[in-house]
Amino acid sequence: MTDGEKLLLSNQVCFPVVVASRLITRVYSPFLEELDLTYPQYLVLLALWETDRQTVGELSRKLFLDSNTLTPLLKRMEEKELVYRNRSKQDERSVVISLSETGIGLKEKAVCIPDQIIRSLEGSSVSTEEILKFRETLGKLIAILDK
Amino acid sequence: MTDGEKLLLSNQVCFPVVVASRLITRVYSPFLEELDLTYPQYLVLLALWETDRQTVGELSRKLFLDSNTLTPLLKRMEEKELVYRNRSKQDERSVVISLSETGIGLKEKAVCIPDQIIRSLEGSSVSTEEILKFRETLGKLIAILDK
DNA sequence: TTTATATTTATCGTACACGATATAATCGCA
DNA sequence: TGCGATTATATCGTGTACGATAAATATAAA
Repeated sequence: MTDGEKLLLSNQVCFPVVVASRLITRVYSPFLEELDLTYPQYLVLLALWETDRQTVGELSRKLFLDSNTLTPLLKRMEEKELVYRNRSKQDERSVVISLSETGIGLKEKAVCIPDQIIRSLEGSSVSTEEILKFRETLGKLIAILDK
Repeated sequence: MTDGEKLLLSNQVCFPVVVASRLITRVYSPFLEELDLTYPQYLVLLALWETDRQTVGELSRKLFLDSNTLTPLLKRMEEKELVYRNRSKQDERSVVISLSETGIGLKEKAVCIPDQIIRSLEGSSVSTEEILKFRETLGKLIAILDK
């Protein structure tokens, strides 16, 4: 592979991923705004709706975010009374994040979001099969990047 | 498509893209750190190395970033004397960004970065063909998301 | 048991990212 | 020619990201 090809490959894969990421949060934002949520906050809720009562560390591993990002984010969610933050009894170092009634209730309003996102992406020239392949490659890339 | 499938699809495509984006900037960061650059600053330089003297608007369209992000970013690059910012003579509203000698010189040190990135991603189970297909789908997704 | 080490969060500083808004220059049209 | 609409940047506030570091707790080795 020549240097030119390497430049092309890294820039024509990495840069578009970064751009797509920003565009994705923009597509979510009008729907999330109605719930007074940001995209990272929505991700935290998705994780908690699936499994309530997770430590900061568990959320950290699932969301690929460290405590320096998560702690302030979770504090903002606590201020909005979406979640509680409590030191674990078993391990005083850990902080357990649990859903408040408000946080649980928000799930009802959020279930339509994926539908609206899919609708936003509809009418496209991207087949379901292509999406599945894309997701597969993306998973491999993340595994490599995360090493 | 059921709601469950929609949730799975949107979350299993959108979320991984966002994660991959963060991981990509992390992979670049040690190499960029040696040049005292951030990833967005590197993207600006890539654009300018290809075509010097571009307005904020032109950079905005290429990088998918608005002036509220670009202006402070470009000012930091100006402070580091990587670029100049000058009002256009033809259109006093526009600001032309041009490379300084330092900015031009940095290209020499940066040419090895794509090689190092590719090397970081090497030994993977992702074929070149798969990457090309990935890039193609990514391009379509960006086109849809950007509408 | 001590003491060194590792783990889990939190804090701080810097740099994006972006919605809302402001300002100045240019354009279009009556 | 004017003057309202559009365009190009800039400013401001809030919310992530993340490297570096600190602080508290738990674990392990001597």
